[in-house]
Amino acid sequence: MRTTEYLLSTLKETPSDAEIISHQLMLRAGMIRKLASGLYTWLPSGLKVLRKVETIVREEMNKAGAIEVLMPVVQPADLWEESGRWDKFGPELLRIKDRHERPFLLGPTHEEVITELVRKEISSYKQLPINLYQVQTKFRDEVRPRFGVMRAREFLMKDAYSFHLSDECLEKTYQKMHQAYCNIFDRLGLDYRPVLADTGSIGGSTSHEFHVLADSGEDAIVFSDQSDYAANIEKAEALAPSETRPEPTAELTKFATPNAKTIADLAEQYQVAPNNSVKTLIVKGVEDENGKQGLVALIVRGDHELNEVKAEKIDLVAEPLEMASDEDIFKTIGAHPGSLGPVSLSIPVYVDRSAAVLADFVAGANEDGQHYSGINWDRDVTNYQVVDIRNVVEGDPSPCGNGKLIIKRGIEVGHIFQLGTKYSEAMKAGVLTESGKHETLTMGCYGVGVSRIVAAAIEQNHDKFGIKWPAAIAPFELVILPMNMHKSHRIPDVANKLYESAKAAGIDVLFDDRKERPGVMFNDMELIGVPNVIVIGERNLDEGLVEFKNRQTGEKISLAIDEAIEFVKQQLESK
RNA sequence: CGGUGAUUAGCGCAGCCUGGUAGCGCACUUGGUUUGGGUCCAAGGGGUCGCAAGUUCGAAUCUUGCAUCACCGACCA
Repeated sequence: MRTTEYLLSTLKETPSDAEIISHQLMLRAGMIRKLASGLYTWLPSGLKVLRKVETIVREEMNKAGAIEVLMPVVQPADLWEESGRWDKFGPELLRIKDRHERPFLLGPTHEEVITELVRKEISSYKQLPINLYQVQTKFRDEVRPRFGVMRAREFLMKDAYSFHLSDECLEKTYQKMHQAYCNIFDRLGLDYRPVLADTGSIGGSTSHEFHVLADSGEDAIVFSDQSDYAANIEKAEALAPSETRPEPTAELTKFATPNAKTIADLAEQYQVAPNNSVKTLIVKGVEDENGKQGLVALIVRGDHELNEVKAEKIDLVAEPLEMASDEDIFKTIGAHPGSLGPVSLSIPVYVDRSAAVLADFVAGANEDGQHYSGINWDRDVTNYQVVDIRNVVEGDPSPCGNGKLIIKRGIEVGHIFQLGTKYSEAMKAGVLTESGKHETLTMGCYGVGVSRIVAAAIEQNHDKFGIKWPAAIAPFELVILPMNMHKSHRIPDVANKLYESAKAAGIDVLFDDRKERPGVMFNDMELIGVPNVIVIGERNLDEGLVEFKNRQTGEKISLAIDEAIEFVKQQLESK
């Protein structure tokens, strides 16, 4: 490809609304342009990268025995009513109506459609197991799209769904997919980790996420420093403290705290140690048989944070988790947030394991502007249950029993689930077994965020000049940079010759034939991140040489003109 | 969904307070200059000032409504 016949669209200035580095570089390198919030057009060089990622994903899926299909983006609502997700999904499900006023939706995922397909097409145990996948555009009406294609509303995803008669068979495919995902991220050249995960709104039992490690990641993932335990913080269990609760030594004492609304205020104004106080969070409870929604108190130590995913799993807590309004809290408890505590609460109380071993601690008195000190469980608070509802913090013991936890940030680029029969049961997908009995299928599902990988790869591979693409997904493998081509006859001759032989050698080559100053060309190519550069200048031509430069290492060497392309070819193949 | 802020040329911004010819830098076009790391000079094109209504002789500027976008928050006890 010649630059003069291509759409490069690089920008010198950084658009002001791009926050993270990958978003800035994707805009500056002319890979994407925003159409509306969370919606992006892929320009030629961005699309090339996207396609290369897609190709690797496809190859590894095929290699693992999955079969490609393509399902519609628009899906009829009745399928989602059948699975129960029409009501359960929140506003991020974009619902639309056709001209006949029939309800449809833009697919955020395709469990319903694939289950509908399989229940019609698969009727015998002989056809199982089967693993079907597609690479398709998804739409999720995100509350807050941000970070460019990292959290866009429309995005490209590879999703696979497998169907089985037994959990053992599902487990086998699950392991195969786990391996396929490792292969994908290895080939992409990314620093990633598979971690234990919560199954979230998709449902199911066993689940792993694949995270690309990056400080800008939106997820916290925890590792053991002594074993290979790794989990999303949502999932990581906070073990019960090993020490037993000390005996009470202090009297329950009320004290006035007119200006203390937070744990930080208490610490500052009254010298209360955060780890010897508790926070009382009030959330909405499930509806009782009369449809009345009560409140539930969740208590964590003052220096800890509530883990919403864990809290949501408590039977009496409404799903999705929602904090109670100040108004409702006051009506029920008689005090406002900032002065709440476990003493004499009339609603169900759940206490985190770490908060449950405190003695003589401080909390709100359920009376505005008042706190208690010297609170003790069982003596002052009797009706409560001890549960794990907090986020682990760095240094906590690892749930696996070995080592302490470290916390890093990650970008979720893959997620695999053992779904079980959640969808197949609701939608009646089954087959006849060898003995002629009808059996419900068990399912797995496996997703890769294709467009997000492009952004994640940049987060991990860039410098002050621009993107440093891993060779496997660079928009071009090689760029030929002739210096001041229009000033000489020799330079265009050599440049054209090298360009033609690179093409003939099957190299994905860009020929920068613009009449630009050398600085402009160098800067553009470094910004775009082409990994291999051949510079042709008068200086070297006298000796029959051209210069080769590696974008990753910055290393420069001189090559004989006739050997240059062969050398690049070897470089590419050695990776 | 709540708070804050923004919306003026393709991009980044000034002008608004105090109403009266719409500006700057980059990018783009043309000519010249320069030529191994974003040269320099000159000329030029490009705007319903987000939309709608109002006040006024006159609105980018004042008022009201709407829309879009962004940031922060949604873990606050």
